[in-house]
Amino acid sequence: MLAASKKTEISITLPDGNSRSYMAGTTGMEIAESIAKSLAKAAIAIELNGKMCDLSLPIHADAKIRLIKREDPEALELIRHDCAHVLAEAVQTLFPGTQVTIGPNIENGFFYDFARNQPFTTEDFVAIEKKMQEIIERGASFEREVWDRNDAIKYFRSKGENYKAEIIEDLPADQTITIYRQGDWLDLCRGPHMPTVKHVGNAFKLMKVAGAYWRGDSSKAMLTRIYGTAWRDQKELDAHLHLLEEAEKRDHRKLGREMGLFHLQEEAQGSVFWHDKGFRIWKVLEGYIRRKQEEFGYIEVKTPQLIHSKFWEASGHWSKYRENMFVVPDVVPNTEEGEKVFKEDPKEFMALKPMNCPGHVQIFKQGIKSYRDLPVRMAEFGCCHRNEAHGALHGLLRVRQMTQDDAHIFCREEQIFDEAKLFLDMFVSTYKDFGFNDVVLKVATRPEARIGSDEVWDKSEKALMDAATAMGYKFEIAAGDGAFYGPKFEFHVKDSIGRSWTCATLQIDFNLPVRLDATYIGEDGQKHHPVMLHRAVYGSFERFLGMLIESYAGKFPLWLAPVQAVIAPITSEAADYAREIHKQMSAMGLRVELDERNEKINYKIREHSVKKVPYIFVVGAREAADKTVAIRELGGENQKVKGLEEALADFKKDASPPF
RNA sequence: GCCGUUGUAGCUCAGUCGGUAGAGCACGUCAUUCGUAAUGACGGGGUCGGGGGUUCGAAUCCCUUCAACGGCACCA
Repeated sequence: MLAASKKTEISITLPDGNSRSYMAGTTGMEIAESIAKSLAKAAIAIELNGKMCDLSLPIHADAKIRLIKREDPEALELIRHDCAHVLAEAVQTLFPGTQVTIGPNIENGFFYDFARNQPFTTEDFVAIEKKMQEIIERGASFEREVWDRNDAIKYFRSKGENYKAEIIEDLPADQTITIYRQGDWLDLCRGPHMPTVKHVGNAFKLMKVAGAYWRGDSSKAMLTRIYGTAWRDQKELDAHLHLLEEAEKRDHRKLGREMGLFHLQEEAQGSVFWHDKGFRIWKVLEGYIRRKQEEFGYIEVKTPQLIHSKFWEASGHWSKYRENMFVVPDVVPNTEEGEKVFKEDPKEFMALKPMNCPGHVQIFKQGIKSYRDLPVRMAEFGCCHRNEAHGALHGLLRVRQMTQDDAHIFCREEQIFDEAKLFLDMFVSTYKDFGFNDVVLKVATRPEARIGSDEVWDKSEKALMDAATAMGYKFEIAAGDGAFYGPKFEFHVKDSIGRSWTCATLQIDFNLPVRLDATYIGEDGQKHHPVMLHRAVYGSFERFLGMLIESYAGKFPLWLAPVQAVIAPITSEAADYAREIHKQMSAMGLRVELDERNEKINYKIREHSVKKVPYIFVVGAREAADKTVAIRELGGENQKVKGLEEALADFKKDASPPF
């Protein structure tokens, strides 16, 4: 820095590779002006040696630069972040005494967390947005200042901004403390910002309010978070809002009701009432994954639902997982009207299984296993109950009773790699068949509440990362998100509005077999503990089906569709023929319905189209006479007329599962 | 669990100032036999989420409770 500032001239390299000389201390804005007036007008920030900076920042050394304009992808980040500052100023102007905390960008927008005695409501949005408009209209410049750390803490404390002061106190000692002014208002911020507030523009909208814990810690204060979105122009904003509207139409809860797939009700919150049509999809999913499991060498078992607390004590669930378990007193309840349910405090407890793993270990432990028996791949469509927090429940995606396509692989340590590979093969081929492309792999590492030594955790985490790397999988690390017994792979899929859910998972567990004393006899004749891999491909049938509904927007491919075709006679003249077709198709194991109602064909077509039935077989007098069917595909304009026999053979073929 | 919002017919929603509940779709009956996204007429349907209170009178005001929704925290 010192050496550079002595230099009077510096060389600036532009994106096209050309270099120009400037006086040291020249700013990005001055460079833009020297190139073209229009560029100076359009520039909103500068990328300095790969790092985004303010246009007003003096440059003291040779550098590669790129001027950022509004149409560049980076512009959205700047617009949104500046908009968050404008929001904060507006809120503090309108509601004095409100403390500001943090206000980062998120996907498609930003939020700002405020501390105020009385939370904001969406009704405050009108006034806040109006004030934001005023602030933008006024168009103050963003001015960066470097402050002394202690002065900054003192300043924010004196203003009653305790959260900001706390943030500064926790910053690393060598961190430069910068604040940005916009007119009379200022905020602690590392920047960068656009030249003025005016650059934010008008294409912003406050979206929702929500509570959020300070520092994401539920033992700390609840702040009020205001979410907003901001774009380059009105057209982009409108497009975004339209996208959200469209996404709402794909909501599995809405489609589930409309298509008659399932329902939920108060008395069984978090547990699903599967209707005939929904359960048809379930059965197809179950058949598919059962065939897959057989192909991949799994055995299938069934273990108890209700097991004594002593068992859960041994597995570690009683101490680490009990708050999520449904505990059932092992007592005969009082049947006297108006009396307490239990005469005395129950002493013995059973619990509904929250996981299948300890049960599978019991099966593994029956008899003596040799190293030659490993790996044992033990699968179960296990119905588990978890007492999830009320606020966590969400349609099919987060329930309290779920059926997992669960399996546990008991193997030797040196088999982990092959088993992980085999699982990845199974996962990839399955998700391909369901059309999920955008899956993110995360490696979840040790949580605070855990069992097992750090040495074992080191080994497990490394094993997972090595397996992923060896398989060519890119992954993110989700620190502290592991299960209490081991680290895991989480395969994340996004729902219609972009929330990410874990479906498939693979978890390494060196702990449970030791805890429950599962052993095999090794080549050396000695007892050894196997490693256990917990894994699921769908995750749970509930969540996977919910994700499928959203991903297909209810328009299931033929092999999954709850109703694959409706046979619709045009008039009663063709009714006998329609009945015959329906009978034949049902006998072929196809899921078909007959619509004999005395309604116009238009009406029938509209109704079944709205219900997203993939095919409608329209038959009138003509088809009955010729022994043909007119096949109308969902959303299609044209129909295909085929001979009945050919049509049924083709349909059967098209309707068969991909595996 | 925490913060906010919402709860009226099967669904989507209206209901003003507190005066005893309404529409469209769906459903039922009748008529219509109509060839590719809504045929017409008539009819039935609600303890206004539950409980309590204020009031001559509550869907409407107050308290409480439950659930759903959006987040947070927690997790397949």
